[in-house]
Amino acid sequence: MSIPQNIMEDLSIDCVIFGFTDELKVLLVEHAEGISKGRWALPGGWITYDESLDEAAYRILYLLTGVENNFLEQLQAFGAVNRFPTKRVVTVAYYSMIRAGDVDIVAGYTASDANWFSIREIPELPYDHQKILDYALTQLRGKVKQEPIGFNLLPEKFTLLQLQNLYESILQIKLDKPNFRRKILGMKLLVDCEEKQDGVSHRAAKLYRFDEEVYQSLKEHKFVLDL
Amino acid sequence: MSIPQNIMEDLSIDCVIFGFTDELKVLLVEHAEGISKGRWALPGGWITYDESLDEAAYRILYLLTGVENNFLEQLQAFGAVNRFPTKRVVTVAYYSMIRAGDVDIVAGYTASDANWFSIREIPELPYDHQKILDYALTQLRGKVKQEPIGFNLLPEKFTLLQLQNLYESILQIKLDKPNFRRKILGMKLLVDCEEKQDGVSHRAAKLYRFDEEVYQSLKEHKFVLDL
DNA sequence: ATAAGTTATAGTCATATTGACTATATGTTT
DNA sequence: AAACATATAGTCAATATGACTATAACTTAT
Repeated sequence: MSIPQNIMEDLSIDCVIFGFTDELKVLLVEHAEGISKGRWALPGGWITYDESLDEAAYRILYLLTGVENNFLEQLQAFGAVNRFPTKRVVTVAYYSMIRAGDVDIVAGYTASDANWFSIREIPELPYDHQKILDYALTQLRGKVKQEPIGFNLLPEKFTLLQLQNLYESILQIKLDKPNFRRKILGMKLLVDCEEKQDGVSHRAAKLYRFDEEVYQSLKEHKFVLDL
Repeated sequence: MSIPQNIMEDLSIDCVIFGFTDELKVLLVEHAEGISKGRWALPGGWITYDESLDEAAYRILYLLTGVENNFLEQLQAFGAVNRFPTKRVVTVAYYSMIRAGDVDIVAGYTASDANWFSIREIPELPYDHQKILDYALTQLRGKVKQEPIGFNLLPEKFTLLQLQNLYESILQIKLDKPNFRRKILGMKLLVDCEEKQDGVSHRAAKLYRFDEEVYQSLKEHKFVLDL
């Protein structure tokens, strides 16, 4: 993958990459060049004439962070007249969810560094990136209740408490443990791995995994994830 | 409002305008010029350098249809490489809901005609407009269950049956009348107009209106519109 | 004037779901 | 063995749901 030449001058991509380790995190990159050199910002870049928006988003995310093949979905376009300082640029925002442990974050391309930031400790962002991040969070909170996308943030096998912590962190609420357990298990989306966690200094919890097949068959009928 | 000169060459707007008379409708315009002359399509146009995306959407909708000051929200950008035949164009899709009776649809600008089409009888659309329309419908069906935006499609005062028909038409489902009534009234979003419909050849129903103030105060607490 | 048709609106009831709990089980660490 | 930490099971009153039945209030046809 080489640095593209034939870019559309007035269209860019920005990505909000969510991760989860103890709490909800966002991946930011430090700009290595340009007018925002040295500042942390959402990973972004230009779109070429021969790639779709989705393809551009995947490419840019890979170039900047080394992250590949992940859940990546468009949020929407942001097009205030003066959102970008030097010229008129409309940006198309994407969001993604990755298993923070699964990938090595490797800064590249125009990024001199890349790192996870807790959602509660975001540095001052350039352009309208804070607005984009806020929008992404709102969408995430909505989506997570409609579809089981939250699982994209957890390891393959997880305990019910990990899942509960994830939802609590995303939705900023406190949930009752037995009730959460009853509700989640009642949905039949989880498969018992017949395995327990280890290395914990207390009673080990059962490990579960999300079953894509079960989900697909459930989706036919109506169901909402109301927590 | 004059026809703009300084347009961004590779960015356009397309609008999905929903209306409701008996069933869910979409507003299409007949192209008066250009490569799709004579074909029905979503109202769309180019964005100028000195307006935001939202402003462009409002302007274009007004120029093409005479529709002004309405609920208009961005869906997302569509950017497949060959979605537009003559050059690379990314389009930003918007959707809107209007009270079909409230406005006079007046074709203008590059539209030689404008008309409502039942959602079940959409003519063959150019470019990726069918894809945009499908996406808009999906979003509409999701949104309508989360927020009380459905009211934008009804007259100021309406009966419970009209509201039920609206939901049935949007969601393509059949609802039980007494249960629907109980659920909707239980939400306390409707205000009794102390008035009855007239001109009907059967027992007249009470008229209700949606109360924005009540809604705002309810919004503080959680609530979902699950039908 | 009465019957038939049409929609509005009220009410019933068995079942399922929720939220707020308590209780017990199964581990680890001191 | 006691103290602890978390897992997991179960209780229960209150509420919501879905599938109904029943009655009310009009209009129009006979």
